[in-house]
Amino acid sequence: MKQSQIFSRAKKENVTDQSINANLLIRSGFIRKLMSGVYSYLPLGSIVLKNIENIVRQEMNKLGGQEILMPALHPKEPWERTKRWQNKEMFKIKDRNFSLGWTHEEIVVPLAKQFIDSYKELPFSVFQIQNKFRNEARAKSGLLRGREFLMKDLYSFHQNQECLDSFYEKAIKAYFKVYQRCGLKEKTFLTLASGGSFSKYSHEFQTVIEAGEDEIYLCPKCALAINKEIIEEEKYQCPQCKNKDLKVEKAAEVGNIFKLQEKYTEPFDLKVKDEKGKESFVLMGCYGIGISRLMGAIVEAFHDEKGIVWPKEVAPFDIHLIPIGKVKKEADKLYDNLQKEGNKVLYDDRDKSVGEKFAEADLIGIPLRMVLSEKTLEKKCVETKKRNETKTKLQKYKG
RNA sequence: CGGGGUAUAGUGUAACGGUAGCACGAGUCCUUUGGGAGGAUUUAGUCUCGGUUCGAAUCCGAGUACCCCGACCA
Repeated sequence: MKQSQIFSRAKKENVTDQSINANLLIRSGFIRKLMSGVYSYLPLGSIVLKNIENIVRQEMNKLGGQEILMPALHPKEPWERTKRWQNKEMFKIKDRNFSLGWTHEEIVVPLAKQFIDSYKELPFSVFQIQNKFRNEARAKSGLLRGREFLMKDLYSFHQNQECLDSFYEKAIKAYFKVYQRCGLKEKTFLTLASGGSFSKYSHEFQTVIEAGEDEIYLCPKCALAINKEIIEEEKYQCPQCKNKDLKVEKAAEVGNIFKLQEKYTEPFDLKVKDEKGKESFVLMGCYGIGISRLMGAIVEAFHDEKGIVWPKEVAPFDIHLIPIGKVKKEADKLYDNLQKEGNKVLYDDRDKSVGEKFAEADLIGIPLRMVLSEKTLEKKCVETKKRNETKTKLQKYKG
């Protein structure tokens, strides 16, 4: 992509009153704010969001999930049935008994009921990647807490507890694969959270970042964390190894998985008969990842004073090609060749000063910067520099 | 949802109740090219409604939006 053509622009000034992630993403031209907690994704931001989305999609497919897309506009009836129509987080459409989807149990269960007649059709899981709407009393922290945000929600359906339990364990592994590919593995911890009435715990995935709204109690021995609401009943010790030397960290919840059991299948009367003809409610699990929140958390985790430092798999491009001086012909050719070799390249073809180009490259945060100038051409080289390193290298130039 | 604050050009900011100014950005032209370049020229603004006043960006009231603290957040 040619930088002169991008529908967005970097800004020199700091954005006032914004979190680190929103500040950097707005300044570098990835996103723009429409209103509190609601953002537009510009070309660069849209590419990053799609990269994360695809990582999540691939891992959910490997887990056996089938992708679907449910409506974001919901009727009142199923929400009344589960007594959640009055939920404060739900946006309602005035003068119409419609609401905007903030979660989809009420939609997916009646949908599943149309196809599940027998235990033979279980287990199965479906997921979608869709914008969710939540009437947050106070949106804040940029992409970390929005009123409209992109989320992956997966729902699994099982005949018995063993089946649900084993799928749940597999989902934990799939989630860690997602965080690993987003570069967040070392900072993300499985966290015990309140499980409500159905099981002792649910699990959150918490990424340790300064901007995080949650506090977790981390057991370094087990690499397990306990959230604030649980730690008291555990008497401030690790429930696994009884270690009392827990580290308190600020963290952002980048995933949450839950055994719903028959909480939603019961009100919608979703039952199957087993081999012996005995009828029981289908058991469910639900598994969420806030994709846009993950993008914000990645920026919070990977930046320096100059800008964003994108992890490889989520970066909008592989290479930021910057020509300096009168080398347009050679740079155009290099741009084509790098792309032919399969690289995603951002080409700074703009008529800007060197300092401005470099400063913007640092702000945007593409993993590898490649400079072509008269100086490097003399040596038949290009200069390369990784965003997370300071040293530059000369590389043979293949023109 | 409770408390506090703010609202001026695309962005960031200034102006005692009395001429709305500066910087950046954007447009045009020229010069410049290894860490946010220089000159010339152009462009564009007082959140909404009401009140006080000879006169309101400025004071008062209401609304709206945004920011901060808290509560909330399967």
